[in-house]
Amino acid sequence: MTGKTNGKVKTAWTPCTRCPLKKFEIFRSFDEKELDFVKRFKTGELISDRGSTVLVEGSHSAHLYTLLSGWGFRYKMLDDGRRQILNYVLPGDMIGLQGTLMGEMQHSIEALTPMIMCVFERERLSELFRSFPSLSYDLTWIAAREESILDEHLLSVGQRNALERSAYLLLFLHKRAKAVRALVSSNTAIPITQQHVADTLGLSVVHTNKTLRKLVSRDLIEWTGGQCKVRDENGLSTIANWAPPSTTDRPYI
Amino acid sequence: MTGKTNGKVKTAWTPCTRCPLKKFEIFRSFDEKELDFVKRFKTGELISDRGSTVLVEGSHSAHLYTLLSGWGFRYKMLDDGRRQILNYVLPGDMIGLQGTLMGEMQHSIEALTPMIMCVFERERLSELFRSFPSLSYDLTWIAAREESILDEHLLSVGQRNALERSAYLLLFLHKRAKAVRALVSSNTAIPITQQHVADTLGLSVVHTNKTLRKLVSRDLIEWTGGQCKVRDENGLSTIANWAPPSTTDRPYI
DNA sequence: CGCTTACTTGACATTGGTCAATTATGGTGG
DNA sequence: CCACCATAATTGACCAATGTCAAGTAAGCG
Repeated sequence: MTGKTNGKVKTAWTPCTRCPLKKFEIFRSFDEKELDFVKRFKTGELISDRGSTVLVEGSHSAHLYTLLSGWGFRYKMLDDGRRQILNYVLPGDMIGLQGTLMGEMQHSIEALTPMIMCVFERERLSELFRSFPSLSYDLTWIAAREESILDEHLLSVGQRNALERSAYLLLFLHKRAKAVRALVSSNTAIPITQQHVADTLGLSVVHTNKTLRKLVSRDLIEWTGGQCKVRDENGLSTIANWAPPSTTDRPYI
Repeated sequence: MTGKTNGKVKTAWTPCTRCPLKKFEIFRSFDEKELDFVKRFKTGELISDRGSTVLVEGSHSAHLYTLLSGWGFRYKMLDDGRRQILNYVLPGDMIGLQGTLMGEMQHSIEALTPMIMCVFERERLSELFRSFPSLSYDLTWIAAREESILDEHLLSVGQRNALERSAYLLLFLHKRAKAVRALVSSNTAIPITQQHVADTLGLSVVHTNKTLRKLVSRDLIEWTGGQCKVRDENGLSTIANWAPPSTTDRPYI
């Protein structure tokens, strides 16, 4: 509920050739032409502070981003202040694709930690579709994957009870974090508050707290100093009755 | 919860040149080359009965579909039988894109009414990306739109109460139905049972019934003979605190 | 030290769930 | 046309999960 909107454009940025995401086995690699295009597609880097809003629902952004480091989240709000967190954004994730395609952002994005993003020119997107079938395919794949994650969340919020939902969410975030660990920070902690958990799961903070306390007392997670660490993936998986999808090669741009 | 899996392939089908979807202003139209490709892309038509399952979670389908007429829905289930309906499928909607791209279906699809679908060859999808940037763009757009709808549903299930959720859902379906009215059936009724509403909103059938009764008593909807009709769009819109998106031109394949 | 933000906890209120019985409604075979 | 059956919708009584309120405590920071 912070109103802070903040961000600065770095003038000197990491060249795509040395993109930090390349190191990760989970990402597919580009061929020369693709890399060449992506280099031209990228027009800068954007740094935003923890708590700042990167994109706002209803805005028309000229940009598209890929997160290089840090954590963020997508959310929507109702007029009276109720907030629903839709999904989290981790390194390698694209930000603003929906808004770029449909003209207007249908959700907002906020930084959970300091974030560094690649900035792409919306204008060049048509060139991407015209000349790079493989990248076009990747974009569609990325959108389909987001859909698939939202399906899971909806299943969770609609059908699972508080304990199951919490177990699902933390396991989900933990798995995602592990896949890009070094880019997130040196440790494996999940940088969210209980308010974020509550707003993601559709629960009140109070009930969220009581539920998380149960997970702690069963030694499935730790929650210390505003950070959450997962201690027992299997335990969470059993409670949630959910197994994370097998990590196949995934694209990024 | 029916186990029926049923479908027959029609041998003689509507040629794309006379695609019934063309008549609708909401759909963008193809140029000659695109139409030519889509004709080759389409390999048949599939008819399925009410209640039959078209695609099953976990399956690897060789096909991709576009719904020509009828209603269906996408859903996921938990082991113990709890079911979450994720979204509804109306004429012009694509079925199975996520599964085609990611290899395995992450949800199932069931027919609410008899459905007629175009069948496309998954194999030819790479040709689509290679040679038809405009259609590739359309596919990405379609995926982004589905994401955007899921965002709305998640907001609803996570934050709105029973009455608000019901109002939102019925208004949502009503608007979608109106946009393709003639292909759905001659009337504007929504062909779902209260069990479907319950499984979409994450409520029990009993509570759903009590909630719908309120909407009926306020003259916002009618619910007769297993069919729902919306009587007061504005009334529903006010309760849900939601306005349907403005209908812009949308693609189909 | 005094803020501010996050987290905790208990008491109580309410929404929505469960159970169980009853009433439509539509389709079927005789 | 009727008896019968299955599915869907209704309703009331009672219960449980989760929300709200209020009053703490803990930790981080200028």
